[in-house]
Amino acid sequence: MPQNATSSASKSQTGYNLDEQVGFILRRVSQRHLAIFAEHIPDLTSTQFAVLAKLCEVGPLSQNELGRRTAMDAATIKGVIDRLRLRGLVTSRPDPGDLRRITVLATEDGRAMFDQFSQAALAITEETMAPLDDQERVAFLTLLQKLV
Amino acid sequence: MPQNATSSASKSQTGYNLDEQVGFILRRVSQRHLAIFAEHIPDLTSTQFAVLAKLCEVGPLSQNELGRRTAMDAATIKGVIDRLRLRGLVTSRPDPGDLRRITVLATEDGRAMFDQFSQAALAITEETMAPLDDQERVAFLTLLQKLV
DNA sequence: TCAAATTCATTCGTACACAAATAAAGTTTG
DNA sequence: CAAACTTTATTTGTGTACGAATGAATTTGA
Repeated sequence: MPQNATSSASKSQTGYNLDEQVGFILRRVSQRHLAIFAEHIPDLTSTQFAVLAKLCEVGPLSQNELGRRTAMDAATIKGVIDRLRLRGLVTSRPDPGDLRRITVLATEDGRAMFDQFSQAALAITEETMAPLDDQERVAFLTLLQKLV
Repeated sequence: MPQNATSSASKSQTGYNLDEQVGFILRRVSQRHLAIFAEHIPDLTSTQFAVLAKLCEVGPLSQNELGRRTAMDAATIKGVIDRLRLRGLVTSRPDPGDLRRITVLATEDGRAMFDQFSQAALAITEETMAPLDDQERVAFLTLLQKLV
């Protein structure tokens, strides 16, 4: 009997096979998604677009709050905002009610950029999900949501 | 009628809602997975462990080939191997048959490290998938695989 | 057979991602 | 009210991730 009863993939004695682990597959799916993203929206990274989209969706937010809503920690959101500000897509002003806070908002240019690319962003989602039919997409999103 | 017919989440005029996009959910699931990883295996990053696992699984490989098998580009795999080598977990030697190539292999310590943590790595996969029952896990992995 | 194309490893630059430490501002509570 | 705690933003350091450029080695194909 051959060394492996379950599949063609090799396995160590301990039963660990990299190619079967969720984390590894998850990373590769993310890579594919980010490649699709860069094809459709080469001007912005996916994280930059996420921040811009969130600002356009809900309006001005403090930097930390914005980070929370886009799933970025304080250090990360700062860098993203710095780069967006450098390009004139967002501005910030002090919060009059709380001297610790910085309120971040999209500029005219930022809004224009979001409007310009929001359709492309939907196309990115579509292309990422392209290998699945409609039923599978619903099922996949439902399951994926449970893993957050 | 309120502005939104489909759900409680807000939507822009263009129909783009960040929280519904696969890419965004994918990123958050990856974040959760990496947090679980770091809890179980604080000594190595998931990418470092992936490289070590692949080397223990298939034996010595050229640096580029190793990168291909672990889904890392040439620049990324070099950094990962440099850090693993610095810690004595892998070594490398020139390929006699091809002067461009560097053959990378796990050291004794590297193998020991993999053996020590391979069970933990399986527990990481288990914990990542914990919100799903057995049927859902199979379904999820099948669908996720299609998106690579 | 020799020029063109490809592969391999390296380097540089940019951009997340997060831990840990810090300081200032705000909140809670004894 | 003051001490203790929390929140906010910043900084530093480490580690992916990838595009682009480079040079050396190998393969190819006319």
